[in-house]
Amino acid sequence: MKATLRDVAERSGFSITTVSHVLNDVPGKRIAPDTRETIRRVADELAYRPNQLAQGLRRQRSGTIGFLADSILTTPHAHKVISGAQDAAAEAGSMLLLVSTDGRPELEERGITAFLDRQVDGIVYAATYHRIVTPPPSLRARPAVLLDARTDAAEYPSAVPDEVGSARTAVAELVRAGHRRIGYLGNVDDIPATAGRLAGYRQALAEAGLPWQPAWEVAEASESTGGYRAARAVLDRPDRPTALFCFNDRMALGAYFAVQDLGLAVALDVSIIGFDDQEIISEGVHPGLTTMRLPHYEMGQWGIRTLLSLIDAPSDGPYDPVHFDCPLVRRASVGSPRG
Amino acid sequence: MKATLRDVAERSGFSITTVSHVLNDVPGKRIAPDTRETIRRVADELAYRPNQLAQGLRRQRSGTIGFLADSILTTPHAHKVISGAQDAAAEAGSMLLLVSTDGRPELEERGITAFLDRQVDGIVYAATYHRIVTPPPSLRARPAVLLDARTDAAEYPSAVPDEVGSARTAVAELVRAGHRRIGYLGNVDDIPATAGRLAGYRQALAEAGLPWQPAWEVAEASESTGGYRAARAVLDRPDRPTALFCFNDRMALGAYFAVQDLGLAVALDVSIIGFDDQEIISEGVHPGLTTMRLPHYEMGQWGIRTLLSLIDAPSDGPYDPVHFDCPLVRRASVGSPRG
DNA sequence: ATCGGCCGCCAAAACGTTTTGGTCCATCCG
DNA sequence: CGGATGGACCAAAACGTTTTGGCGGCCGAT
Repeated sequence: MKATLRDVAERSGFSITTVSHVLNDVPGKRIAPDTRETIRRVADELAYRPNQLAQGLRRQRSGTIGFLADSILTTPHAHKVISGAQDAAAEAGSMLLLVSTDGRPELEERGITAFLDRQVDGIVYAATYHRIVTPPPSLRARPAVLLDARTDAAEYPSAVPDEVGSARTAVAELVRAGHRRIGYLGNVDDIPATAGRLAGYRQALAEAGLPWQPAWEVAEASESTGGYRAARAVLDRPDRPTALFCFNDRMALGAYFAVQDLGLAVALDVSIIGFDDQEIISEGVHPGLTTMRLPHYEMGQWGIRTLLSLIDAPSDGPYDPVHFDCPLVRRASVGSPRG
Repeated sequence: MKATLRDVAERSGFSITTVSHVLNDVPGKRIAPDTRETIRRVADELAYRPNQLAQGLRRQRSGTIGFLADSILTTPHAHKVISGAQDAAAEAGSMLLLVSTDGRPELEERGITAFLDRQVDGIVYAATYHRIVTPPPSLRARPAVLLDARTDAAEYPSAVPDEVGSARTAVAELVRAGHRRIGYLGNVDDIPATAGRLAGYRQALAEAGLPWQPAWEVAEASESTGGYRAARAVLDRPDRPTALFCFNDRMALGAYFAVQDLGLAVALDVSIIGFDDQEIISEGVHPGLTTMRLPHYEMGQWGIRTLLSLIDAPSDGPYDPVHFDCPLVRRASVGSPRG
């Protein structure tokens, strides 16, 4: 069915060796230009494509990268990292073998051994949100990088969002719009983003010389209903803020409902900035939500690229986590304060 | 590094052949029980795992399935199909090679050839929403199935949601709650779901002996703002419906905003049912949205299973599309009509 | 004429399996 | 005692590549 190297060799009248040399452009081999020409033509005619299994077996390079995601289910924006990874892999002639563990840790080990059985060139270990992880030791068997995750030991290259910097640019945007009373609807999870975004909020306030009010800073469960409660807690006060920075878009969605329940209008009465840019919310909501976009696509690309260079030139760490900026996505939820 | 068959052979004192026979349990081979025992022990000690590249090369079965998704980006619920596929694949000792074309059709061909280069056992061609597709001819090179998609020629097995049946159960749920004036916020896209869900709506009305009002049936762009406009158009009327069935959750989200803008309350004044169960909306919204869940996970599973059986026993179609029911997910957006 | 060197090409081993077709040695039967 | 039977194992080919280490032939120099 599919043409093999032998087919090309027989049809062109040269040996398999020579055909291989020509098709791979092996340097330092002297082969007559005519021969090259012929072989290439025949290969073309037969639509020859090297069998990557055979190639991988011989070269010890399968052209395949294992992508282990702790979940592609839960957080809808996380597949952008896969997209970025895939594009970067395609650029280099590689492909992704995908395993999603969906929070079932026993699948991690199994996934990794399945990767190793298939002789992947390297492994991407991707979390769905910025986390400190302890990957199974089997991950050491091959070059690996961490995405949206890092270990304490810094034994793998890793990429994470710059939580505090991004929070600062969010708050700075509100300041720029003229707000002087800015609240923070924070979360209660024990994850790096929690402290990071809170710190960024405070720093931005301090930099702008704005007042800081403990009552404007409230922590709740990081989803819609939590956002609703948090927003009510802050907005029901007499000295209520004119702007809210929210831990994520889900909380921001809750804040929208709270604002409306109070008979107020988003942007006009209360400006809101979210985090994550989950388009289904940020574009679905009325008015559109200004938010910080997580650089997932870029992190995916970065992951594969550093992984590939690590494969070509192994090295031993430790590796400082690389911090990625989150760009501000302006929509319509930020206005100037009234009066 | 990794133990090979030869290592096991040498360490156990038997030939590679015998080791292979034992480890694969090839039927009809007479091998002394002691020998089996020894070989298995040694294989265990060395943590031997067969190299799938070599195995695939020899057996012409790579243990790998190509998954071509037209987009894992756009629709956030679509990765459940990947999850289902992956789980079914894992059950059978297979893995997924993933390519997402993200609406770039030139990637389809490239993806498929990359699959073929890697000798995938079969290919899943998955759309993000129920569509009629024309896959590139190269797809014929291997067994393939279509998910959330079908061709006119029915040349591949395919799975799609049962649009009209699901719409009927949605409307029936509203009828059961006591509603007699039920509106439909429809869409304007040229896709199978458009006609299907509309037809289901009308059928359900007819079955229940309820009045049908052209004015209660409005079509708009199938996202949040479209839903908002559609809901306003219907609810601003004096004979406004007490319940709305929406083409999808995004439109339902818009309907929520419309209801609130009118000073009404979802469930109390206007019951709402959506479609898709995009959790970020259906769980994020206040009150929680009752909606139809697309059976993506199940379709993914089905896809791999039928693909695998197709690989083992090739056959030639034509294949009627298999229709999957969408289960109703009850939350809090449906109440009984007032008074 | 002979030798060295270069040019153009190729045989064969290797990667790690599976599978075909044996071989060797007891034992059993007549 | 010869041949057949069967039990237990193995050598080697094959899958489709890459890569090492050649090997002939021609040319120029001696």
